Parts: sequence; C-alpha cells; structure tokens
Amino acid sequence: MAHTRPLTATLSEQALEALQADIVEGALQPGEKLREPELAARYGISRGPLREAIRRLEARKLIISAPNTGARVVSLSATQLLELYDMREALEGMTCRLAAVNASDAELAALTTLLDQHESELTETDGRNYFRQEGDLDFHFRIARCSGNELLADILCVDHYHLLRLYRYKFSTSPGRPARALFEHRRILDALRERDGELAEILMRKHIRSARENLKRQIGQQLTTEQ
Amino acid sequence: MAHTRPLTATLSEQALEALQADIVEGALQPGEKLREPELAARYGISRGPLREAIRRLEARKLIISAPNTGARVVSLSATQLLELYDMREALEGMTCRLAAVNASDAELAALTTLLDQHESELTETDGRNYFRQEGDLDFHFRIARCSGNELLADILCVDHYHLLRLYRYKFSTSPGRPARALFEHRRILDALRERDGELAEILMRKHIRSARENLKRQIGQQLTTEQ
DNA sequence: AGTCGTCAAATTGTTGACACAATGGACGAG
DNA sequence: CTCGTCCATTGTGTCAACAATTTGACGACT
Repeated sequence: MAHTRPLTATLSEQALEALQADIVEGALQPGEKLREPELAARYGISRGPLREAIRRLEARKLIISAPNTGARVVSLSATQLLELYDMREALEGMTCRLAAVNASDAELAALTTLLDQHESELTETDGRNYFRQEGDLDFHFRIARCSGNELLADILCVDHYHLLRLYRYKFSTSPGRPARALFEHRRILDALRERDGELAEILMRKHIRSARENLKRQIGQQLTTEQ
Repeated sequence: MAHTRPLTATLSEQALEALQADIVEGALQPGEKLREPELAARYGISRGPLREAIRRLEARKLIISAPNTGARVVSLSATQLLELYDMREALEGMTCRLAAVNASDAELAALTTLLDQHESELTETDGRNYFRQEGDLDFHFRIARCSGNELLADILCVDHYHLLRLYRYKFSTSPGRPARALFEHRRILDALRERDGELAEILMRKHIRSARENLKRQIGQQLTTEQ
C-alpha cells in the first residue's frame, strides 16, 4: 500500500512554490532584492535549496540575477510586457492551430462548458473580472494543454505562465473588454469545433493582438519605462 | 586599471558552459545518467555549483531530472523533436515578421553578406554541410537577434538553441536540401528587404515546415520512439 | 562642498560533512 | 528456476561554516 506522498518531495521544490507564490501574489514586489539569508529564514530552510529554487524561477523569468550581486524580482518595462504578448501571439496561435486537429471531442465539450461558466460569472460580477481565471479555468491555458504538443504546452503553461499571471492583472480592464474577450473566445471555439486550424490560429492571434493593443493604450506611468 | 576579468565569474557558470558543451558535443550521450560526484570531480568543483549548473541546463531543456533519482541528459523522442519544429515555426515566423519592421539596413546588408558566405561554402564543400553554421553564423539566429524583441530572441538563441544544436546534425541532410535551404533563405531575406513582414513570416514558416517534413521522412530507428 | 580611498559590515560563492533515499546484488523461500 | 526480501553501496538532499566579493559609511584630501 502506497504512502500518501507529500505534494513536494524536496525542500527545494517547496521553496520554489513558496517563492513563486510570494512573487506572483505581490508579497515580494517587482524589482525587490532577494537576500538569501532572509528568505532562507522565512521559509525555514538553508541557502542551498533556496538557491536552487532561485535558479528555477530564473528559468520562468520571474527572477533575474547577476553574479555576486544577487537576485531581484523581475520588473518588466512596458516594452518587455508588450514583447510578452508578441510571444503569446506566436505560440498560442500555433497551439490553437494544433488543437483544432488534436483536441478530442470531449475536450472541446469541456471548453464549451468552461465558456458557459465564464459567461455566468461575467453576468454575476457585472463584467468585472473575467480575466481573473487561472490555471485550468483559463481558456488559453486549456487550449495549450489540448494542442497535443507537450513542449508548447509546457512553455506556455509552466515556463512563462506565471510571469503572465504576475502582470495580467496590474491593469484595469477597460469597460467592455471582458464581454468582448468572451465573444472572441466563443468564435475561437467555434473554429476548433469545425476543426478549422487555420481559422482558429487567425482568430487566436487577432484576439491576443487586440488584448495587446488594449494593454498598450493603458500603459501610462504604471510601468517603469526602463528595466 | 581594470583587471582582465575571466569569461565566467563563478564556478557555477563555468560548470554550465562545460556541461553544456559536453552534452551538445556528445561527450555525454543522450539519456546518460549524470552522477554529481563524478561530474564535480571532472570539472574540479564541488557539488553545490554543479547542482546550480544542472538546474540552469534544465531550463534549457538539455537535462531532465526528478527528485531523488537524479539527472539525465535529455533524449528526445521523434515526437518531441517534431514538436520542437512546430515551436520554431511559431516563434521564428514571428521574429521574421518583426525583423521586417525592426531590422536596420545595416543588419540586412550583413545578412546578405552572410548568405553570400554560405553560398561559397556550399559550392566549396559540394553542398555537404550548409547546416553546420552555428551561433552568429546561423541565419535563423541572426534574424531572431534583429527582430527587436529581446524576449523572443532569448528564447530562441539562449533557452532552446542548444537543444536544437544537439539534434540538428543527428540526421543526414538529403542530397538537394542545403541548396534548397539557401534558396529559401534568400527569398526570406528578399521579403525582409522589401519590409514585407507578412510575406517574411509566411516564407519562414514554410521554410521551417519543409525542414520538418524533411526530418520526418528521415526519422527511422535512429530515435527512441518513447522518451 | 565634493571626490576619492579605506575600512567594516553584509551578502554571495563555495566547500565538505552528514542524513536520507534509491539502486543493485546476495540470499533464501516457494 | 523465479520471485521477493534484506542489506550494503551508491547517490541525492540538506546543512553549517568558510572564503571572496560587494556595499555603504566614514574620513582625508583637493
């Protein structure tokens, strides 16, 4: 009989999760210096595992560090944030194209359910926070996962997803945006159901580009202009 | 007066470079177990910095590791290798589109020179190893670098480039392929010079897709079918 | 007053030792 | 002969101490 194994086997993984949560949830602010002795004490571990966690979060682009001067929480410039959207347009366009071919009927049905669920929440909250959906509740996340391409899915859902999470909600969504986004999601799903990969890709790219334009308009002095 | 500073400030970085070279150049074979005491002795360092180097190479997908069971050199299945090409199609298509807008005239001129150089080498070596160009000599690498999008360029030229290097040359290029590739490169550059981002993206994607198809045809029993 | 050099404190880089888990082979039961 | 168990060995996870570098403050000099 198997023991119920802990969620994280090693202290390094626990530190990874804790540190990532602290960064994404804002307990550690963008640009903040990460002092190893302080953090190690905070998580009740030694510096060894902590340093490994820092290296892994560097891979997820949540931390930047230089030799001898230590690590800091990432702080994207406006330019860098827009770059992130160009990357998403390219990668999510491709996952969408692939999903049109590779998604199972069951997965597409589940996506329909998800969007219905989003619609309820949209009307309930008066169209306020449609974008707050995370992980499995995130339409984009789910599409990547059923693209059939593990590499793309991992890059989007593991490597860069948390950076997106960190910045996605720093900007107030303009009034009509959530409803508009839901509409675009439905059109994308329509294309997926019709198994039209080319159209699905075009629609997803347009969708992300319009989110990018929306963001661009809102970028004022909220962001540091230089990294 | 500044000391001539060493290329790598820390042992961890030296280990990163050494280990990466050993993996890409085949001194460490795909799938091979990486024993920390052995490697630490090999590079003349202790396990601490070595473990950090391993974590960083995990980010570059050259190493995979699981808790308590250690690390191994990555060994891509045929499926995973094809997935890599889908990722490239998406990302390089985008860098190409952006480069059409953002590349300077000087950069485009340098790319022309590069392709001329490739042509000489192609005729000199009887069309054998056009694809062996690496780093700054790699057409794709250079385009990413002049896309103006640092994030995309880093993902392609740092994060995933070495994985591509590792696998690019495991397959014999079919007879006419190098000449064909050079021809496609020239058409892409034409589009860049005309500042036609849409066409440049289309051509780059077609180019990578045909490389993918070429690869697919050659995949026999050389690759493990399961990871 | 401002700039530069020096020194002390804090922080990062590295090491070797210890604790724990996994691997592999010998041994014995079936 | 096959399978499972036990134990020794090997390797990974973690820690605390040491070494080297950076940072900031203080004071001397222009």
